[in-house]
Amino acid sequence: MSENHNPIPVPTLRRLPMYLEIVKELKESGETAVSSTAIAKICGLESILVRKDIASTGIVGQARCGFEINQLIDSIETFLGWRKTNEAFLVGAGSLGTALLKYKKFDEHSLCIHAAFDIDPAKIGKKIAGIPVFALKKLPDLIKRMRAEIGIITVIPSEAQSVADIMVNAGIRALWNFAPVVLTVPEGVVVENVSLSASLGVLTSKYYRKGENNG
Amino acid sequence: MSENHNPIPVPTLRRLPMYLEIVKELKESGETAVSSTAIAKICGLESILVRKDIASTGIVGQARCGFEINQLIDSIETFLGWRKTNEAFLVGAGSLGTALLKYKKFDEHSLCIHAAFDIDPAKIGKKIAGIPVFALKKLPDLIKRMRAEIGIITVIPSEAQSVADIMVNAGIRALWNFAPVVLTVPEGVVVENVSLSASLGVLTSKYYRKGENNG
DNA sequence: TAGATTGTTAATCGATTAACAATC
DNA sequence: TAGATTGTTAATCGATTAACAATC
Repeated sequence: MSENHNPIPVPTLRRLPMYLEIVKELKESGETAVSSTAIAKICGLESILVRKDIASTGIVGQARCGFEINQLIDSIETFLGWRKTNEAFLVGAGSLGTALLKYKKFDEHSLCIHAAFDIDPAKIGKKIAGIPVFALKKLPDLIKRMRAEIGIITVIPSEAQSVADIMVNAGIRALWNFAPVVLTVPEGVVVENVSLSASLGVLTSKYYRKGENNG
Repeated sequence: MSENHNPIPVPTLRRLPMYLEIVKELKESGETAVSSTAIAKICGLESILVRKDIASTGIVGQARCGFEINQLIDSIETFLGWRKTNEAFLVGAGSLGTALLKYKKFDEHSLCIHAAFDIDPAKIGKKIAGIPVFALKKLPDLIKRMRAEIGIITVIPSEAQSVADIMVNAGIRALWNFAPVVLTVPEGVVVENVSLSASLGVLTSKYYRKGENNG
């Protein structure tokens, strides 16, 4: 209850998984402590920024030594909510959905995709990466029965909102949306969008503007 | 040469594709003009922000009417570099790579993936979504011959840096990196990272912190 | 001890928002 | 004309960076 209630900047939340990746790697190579200076060097950031970010997870370091590595891993993972299992359902077993179902890295993040849903009869009843694919109409019932918390949306744009509605109505409070659509959800539901277009736009516009600055 | 040389904020670059999506949709439904107010409403942003973002593409609107819809589409697309064909190569034909090869939406963005590369003999020589998969060792030669501009990296983390090196040495100046690795590249090479971990971290941490603010 | 590093407080920088005149 | 909307200039807000005392 004496928790830090300051709102954490989203940029901080986005950087923490990168630090975690680096710190885990350092642990693998036998390190037992790590400083923000060292992390900053590896990811090309200012050490003070890394220190601030790490501080927001609540961990306390040791002057001169930095952070005890196991403790730091634990602190970041706990802060991100990656120490408990995050039960998820995925809707849209197309190529992107399939890629996510096969993505091994999620296990590390305690994201456990229990089931996938689709409307394609050719997919229903099969398994992808060991995960069963059900008919979309079974979604509400199964969300309630299996108490899924996170909904992953990988359907075509025109279906995204209605899938979101079904999930929210069935009690899901966190949506990971890969469809290029602005979802409307009631207050209290967290939505995180992954936009490939946004990312590609940054890449191509920077690429074409690059020359201008030199000339 | 009288171009606007102000550095464009990355958040602006990330929002422009969303506006484009919305505006194209409005065009489909028969609209001929659109105001920043209307766009703002659809994506849940302040209209002044939308107006500023749009202004940075260089288009001039009409007081009272907003922006002519075809002109706006053209302006955003040109600004993002989506009006010329962006020739790309993809390395790593795993599940994520395959999903990207199959992703139709890229055609709209003039991203044309000409070839994929992998080290798996079972994949080499085959086609995925009509795109040929070559042996990785052919990469440098083909980049030069086909003058690819964008390199898409969907390999495992431990391979990402060496693939980036090969691409950069062969002349590629834009990398779209999906591996959870901080790439080191020479000055003048644009790197855009897509980090699923970063996105998931935002989702889960917000989800678990949600309750705290209410309690 | 000396020096690297933490954590805190203040300064800077950049993005968003507000205010408002111009205009169609 | 009246009023909605643009585009510009100024104010605010929030994230990053700097400065520095505390500490192991």
